[in-house]
Amino acid sequence: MSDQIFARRPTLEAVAERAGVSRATVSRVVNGGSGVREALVEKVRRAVEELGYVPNQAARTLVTRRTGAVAVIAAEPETEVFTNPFFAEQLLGISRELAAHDHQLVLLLTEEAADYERVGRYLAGGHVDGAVLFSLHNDDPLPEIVRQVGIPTVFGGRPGWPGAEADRSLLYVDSDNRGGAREAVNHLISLGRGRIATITGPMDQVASVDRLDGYHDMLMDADPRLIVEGDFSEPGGARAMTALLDRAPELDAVFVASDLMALGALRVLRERGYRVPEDVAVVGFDDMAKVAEHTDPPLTTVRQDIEEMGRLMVRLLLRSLDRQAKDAPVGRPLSSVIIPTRLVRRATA
Amino acid sequence: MSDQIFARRPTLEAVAERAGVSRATVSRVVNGGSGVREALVEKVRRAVEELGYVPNQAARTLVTRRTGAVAVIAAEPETEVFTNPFFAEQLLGISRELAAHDHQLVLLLTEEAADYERVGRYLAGGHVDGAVLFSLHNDDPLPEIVRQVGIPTVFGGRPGWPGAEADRSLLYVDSDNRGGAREAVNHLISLGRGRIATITGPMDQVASVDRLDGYHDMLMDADPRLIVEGDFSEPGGARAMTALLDRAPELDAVFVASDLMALGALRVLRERGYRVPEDVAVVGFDDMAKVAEHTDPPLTTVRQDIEEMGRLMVRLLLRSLDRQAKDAPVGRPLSSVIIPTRLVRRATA
DNA sequence: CCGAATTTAGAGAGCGCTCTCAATGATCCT
DNA sequence: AGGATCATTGAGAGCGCTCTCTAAATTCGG
Repeated sequence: MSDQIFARRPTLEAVAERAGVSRATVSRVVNGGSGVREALVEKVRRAVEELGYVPNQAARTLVTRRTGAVAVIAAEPETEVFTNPFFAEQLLGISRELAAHDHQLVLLLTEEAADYERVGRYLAGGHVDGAVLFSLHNDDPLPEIVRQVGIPTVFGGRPGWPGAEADRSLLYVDSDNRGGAREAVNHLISLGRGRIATITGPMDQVASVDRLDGYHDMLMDADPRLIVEGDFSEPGGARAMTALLDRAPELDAVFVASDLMALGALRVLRERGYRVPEDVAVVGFDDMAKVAEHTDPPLTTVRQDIEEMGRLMVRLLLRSLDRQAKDAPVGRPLSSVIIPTRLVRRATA
Repeated sequence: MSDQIFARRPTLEAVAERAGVSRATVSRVVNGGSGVREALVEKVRRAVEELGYVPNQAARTLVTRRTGAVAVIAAEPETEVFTNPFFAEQLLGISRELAAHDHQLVLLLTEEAADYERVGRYLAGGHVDGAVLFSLHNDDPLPEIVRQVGIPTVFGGRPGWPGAEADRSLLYVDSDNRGGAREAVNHLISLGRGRIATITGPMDQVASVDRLDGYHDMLMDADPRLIVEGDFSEPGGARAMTALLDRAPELDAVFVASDLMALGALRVLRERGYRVPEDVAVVGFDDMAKVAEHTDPPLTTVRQDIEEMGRLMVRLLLRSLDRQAKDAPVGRPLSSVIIPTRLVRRATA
């Protein structure tokens, strides 16, 4: 039990002395060791080992201006980030990819106004090299904050505030919501369905709008009564389905913009005595783990690879950091990425 | 669009010059401003404002040896940290409490052997002031790592490795698993049940053992056939219930060590035609949000305040950091905290 | 109104590390 | 062999901030 809690950790200096070389040489060895004779490298390595030397990150950051950390920022309040499996899976992807590149993950949640200020200060303080940002609603102040701070940022989901489209410097990763919706609706059409309704997500989120756009792409002049706005929750889906059935009892298919809402819709359909898919075909969106497969009947849905989204966000961010670091502006400018979706056929359509 | 991405941020020096004072004075103002004339304070404040000055954390850390960040470490592999609502809620509490104290949350997940080494290096590098650790299994190497690094740590859940009990310096936050279990079983007894079985959690986790101990406290010589080990999952609970029913069909009550397992148990009981609670009374553990209330029938269970656990872990850690910082060893030594549980009566018992 | 006590401000020494630049010795070419 | 080239190494200057220590300014008692 050698509890060294208060003992100061050894410094570069100490290692240098022990190895009988200069600080510079130790630094070189610690950071890759090129240009140092093998004999010395060995000596330094041994000294490092014996002293249990670990570089002090603060000192290093002070001169390199690199922290090796990335902030993950999300607005918690309305969406209960953690309980949201969508976010959880993205976070997992982010965490894994960061670990793979030896970077750290600093989690920044905002709930109240004061938090925004805190986050701004934090980012400006140079704690992190870049940020990955989930700005779930279009009126969120976070994007403006990161812009002001001037910190490299990658957005999760296509930014939706006014002017965002035009700004090519904005980096984001999104799934192909519109294409996925198109594929879903197309599938319903190919099944011979003629009255295809849709339950959308909240219209202040870009993903919802995109999915609705995809619906419209295939059904140019859809009856407005066939379109109801939901809120991405199970009960919301149930409410929307109820509304739909009241307004247009003759519908024979529904494209539901999320699996969770589809769950609610399925429940209402069952309660009202509709058979799925015979009377009403249903297609969801997400292919959420532990949900879509276990609905009754198993849900046909549009799969998006959430973890991969997280990973790609990190990769994009790190690449953009490399760009601005070295004087190596090689290649063409980085651009956002859209991840393809894929229809997973199960039993509801 | 004043994109200042590459512009260096202003330094203390710059503020000092602008305000016409020394660096020291600016530093004093920025850090509380006591001992500086009001006139100067005002001048410095203005300069800070005009320049948009934000202290560089790396430089500050280098001298103060304080980072204002805390690591949250968890072993991801087996338990899928993020999907685990238990952990999610704890993380939420941790995040909120840290934010309240203006500290940052660095998330460290370990999946493979290489990650442990990375985490060790990270902690030793002085990136964080302390750590909050979830070591879910007794053979996890993380506790040993934090010990070696000598970083102040608070454990989530009572540490269970050999010798842990004796070590009073170990700080942890746990709920009163044993007491909660006792209360659950006691309730079943008071209902007049005579054959009370239990489905435990995995026996390599302390919480499971504690809950089983609570069961034994009330049922000193329980029939071993009435005890089956589960794995905290829904299907695991179902399997365990099946086994129980096969071994001891005459049972009239079950204390299930988690809500998720209770869910599975309820399902099996229903399938086998047992009425709950008439034939078999059931009590769960956790009072998990969105689960316990919505089972059929609603689950009677032992409530533990998970978010509060997270908050307390942080509070304990920060207090312990304060202790070792100042030369102010006021008061008696810090000690671990056990959070009380509470029986929530619903319909299953 | 003067010296002592008390505030308030500035100078300057680091914190531990990286990185440029110059010095050293080894190697090469004609 | 002699100068040029190249590979290694060390010296030392910061990075931006805090903090101690001293100097200057202010207050106060007698």
